[in-house]
Amino acid sequence: MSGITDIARISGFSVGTVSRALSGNKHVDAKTRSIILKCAEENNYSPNYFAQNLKAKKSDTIAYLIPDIENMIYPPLVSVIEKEARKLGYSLLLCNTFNDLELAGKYISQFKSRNVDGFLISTAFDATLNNENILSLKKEGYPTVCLLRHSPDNKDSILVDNFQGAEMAVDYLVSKGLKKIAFIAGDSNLTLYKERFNGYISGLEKNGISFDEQLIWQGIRDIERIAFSEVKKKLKAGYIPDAIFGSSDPLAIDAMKAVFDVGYHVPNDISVIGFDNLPISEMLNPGLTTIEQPFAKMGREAVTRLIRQIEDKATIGQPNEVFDPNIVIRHSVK
Amino acid sequence: MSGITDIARISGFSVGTVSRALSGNKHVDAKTRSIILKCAEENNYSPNYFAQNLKAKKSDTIAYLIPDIENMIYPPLVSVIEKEARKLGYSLLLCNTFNDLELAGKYISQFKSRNVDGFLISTAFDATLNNENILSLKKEGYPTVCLLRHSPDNKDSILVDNFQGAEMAVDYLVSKGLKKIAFIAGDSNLTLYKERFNGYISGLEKNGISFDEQLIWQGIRDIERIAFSEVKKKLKAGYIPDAIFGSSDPLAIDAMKAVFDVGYHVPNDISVIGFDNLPISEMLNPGLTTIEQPFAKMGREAVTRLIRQIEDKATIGQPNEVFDPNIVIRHSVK
DNA sequence: CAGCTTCATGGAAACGTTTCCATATATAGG
DNA sequence: CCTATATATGGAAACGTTTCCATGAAGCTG
Repeated sequence: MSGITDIARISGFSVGTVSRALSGNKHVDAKTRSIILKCAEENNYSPNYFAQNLKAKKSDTIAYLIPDIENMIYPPLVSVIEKEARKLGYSLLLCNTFNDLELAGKYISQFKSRNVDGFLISTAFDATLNNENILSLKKEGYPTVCLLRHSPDNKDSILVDNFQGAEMAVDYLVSKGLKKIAFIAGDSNLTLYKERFNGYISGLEKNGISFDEQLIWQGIRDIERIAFSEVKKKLKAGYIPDAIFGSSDPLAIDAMKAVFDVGYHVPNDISVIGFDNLPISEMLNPGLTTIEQPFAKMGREAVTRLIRQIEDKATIGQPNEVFDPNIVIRHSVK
Repeated sequence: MSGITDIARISGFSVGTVSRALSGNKHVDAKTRSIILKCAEENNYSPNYFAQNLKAKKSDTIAYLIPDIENMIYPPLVSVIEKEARKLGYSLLLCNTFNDLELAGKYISQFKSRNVDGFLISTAFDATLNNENILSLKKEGYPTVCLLRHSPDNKDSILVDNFQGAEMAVDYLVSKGLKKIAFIAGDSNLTLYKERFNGYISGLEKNGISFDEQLIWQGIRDIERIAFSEVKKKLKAGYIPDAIFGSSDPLAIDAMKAVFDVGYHVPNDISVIGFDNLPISEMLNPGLTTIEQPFAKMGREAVTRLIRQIEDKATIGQPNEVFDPNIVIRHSVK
């Protein structure tokens, strides 16, 4: 593994010329170039990324902040994002914040030191939360796009229409004759869960069903599997709905398990519907009927947009982009 | 965001002194230090990671190569590894090779340019596969540890006892009176799957059950969900075993789904057992009985060992460490 | 063929740190 | 109080690139 000075010494040309030859600069004789390239090849030349970056102040790297890679939503997202970023010439620095705002802040300043070119954020960056470190990112004009989560300034976010999706779920349930619909709420600090909740309420109203507070169950998943024990508790306490609407697939999966555990059957006794359409949801038994988020499209759009911001700062601050959800029907609803 | 020269200018001290104050070097007056620290604080000092690294030739970063983050085995591993690495002062650079050896090679040389201090490998680095780029890593004496996968030189790997685990699964099935045991094989290029297969065979022999080639089903999962269609096909063709042993949890999950899909019941008609104990396996219905790999312990050990290698090159080349599996019994076996 | 332009090359500055060396000042020992 | 030692600080080199500037050679134009 040799550096540019080694190649210069071995080939007999100056460092400057070697650098030009290697970088494809046109002011170098074809013959010289081929000698240098051959020499670099033979001596296993490997450019020092840090020296390059020190000059260029650009790392060709973007960071993706997620709360928890063990949350099943993220792996498919990480996967498309990495693929797309690489296609566009960028590497991906992934980081798990474990839902810890302080840790996220640390990561962010570390990444700034590392000249990360832009941030993709699916964590704790929501109008309702405030993290100095994260907010400063936008203030400083750093290229930043939020994915799934809402940006405080309501710009540069890639979202699904959570409201519409939740309404669709309720509509579908009602169309199957299911009227007593329990709702498993996610973290109410997050706009996306609020929107799903509002969509649920609106769906109920639209269909002339009166809202019953007893049917709103808590299900923040990251802090233990609350949905699982919560649903069991409610069922055992005699609240038996026609259907359960989990405001995310993981929540719905937990609910389904709970329903079976207390001895009811899905969908014969209780139907279950989710929101996300994760890869695993198809492999469950019964397959989970759910509202699909177009993860692949959203992920690709997010990195495309971030990189556009990086390469043209003027594009920072454009309106959110909201994708349409759609329902995928399997067998968890009667 | 200011650099060290800004702090020097503002505080009135020289760059050298500022650097010493910031790095905790003792040859600096307490008063001077406090002035400088305060100044750095106020001016939002952020060290340039590239300049630091250019000098130090150390990045405090390790890379973790995995085949596919969407494979449900990896998220829990990535999670512990990142946590442990951070605890020890290192950041994690994650990369998905998408089972592409060439891509893995590209990543590796990119990471070398970036002075990554060591490599943690769970991908295509197996005695039976040969990738120039990956093999050269070991030849060059780069700190490297393999996790789950076998290193070609049979050193520096963190493994479970796959053979013993598979035997345990067969023993357990037989103890429940199940004798006609189908085996869903994983990628036979990988030593770990060969070992599990051998354990299955040995378990059969030990229990006096004759081996039936018709009961070996193919299940490489990464290339589409082969296990799912394969199991359906076999079942429909009339091969009805007492039990199916998926040589990984994802394979077992696919098998379970297939069993239900063709109209049989797990475990009443056909029992299913897996190998891994993924977080999702517990949430299935029925809960999957499976052989547990101690992922958390293994992940921690892998990074501990890698970092030991980085900090003391003499520790490179120590024998593999093999962890004991254990069975976790849920409800997918009669 | 003189005067331009174009092109190939070498040399050196610059990027932001850390660290070594030299110097200046303070402290201690006799 | 003088010398020897310890401590604090500034200045400069070094890390491996890229890029700018200067120089010289070669090719073109009239």
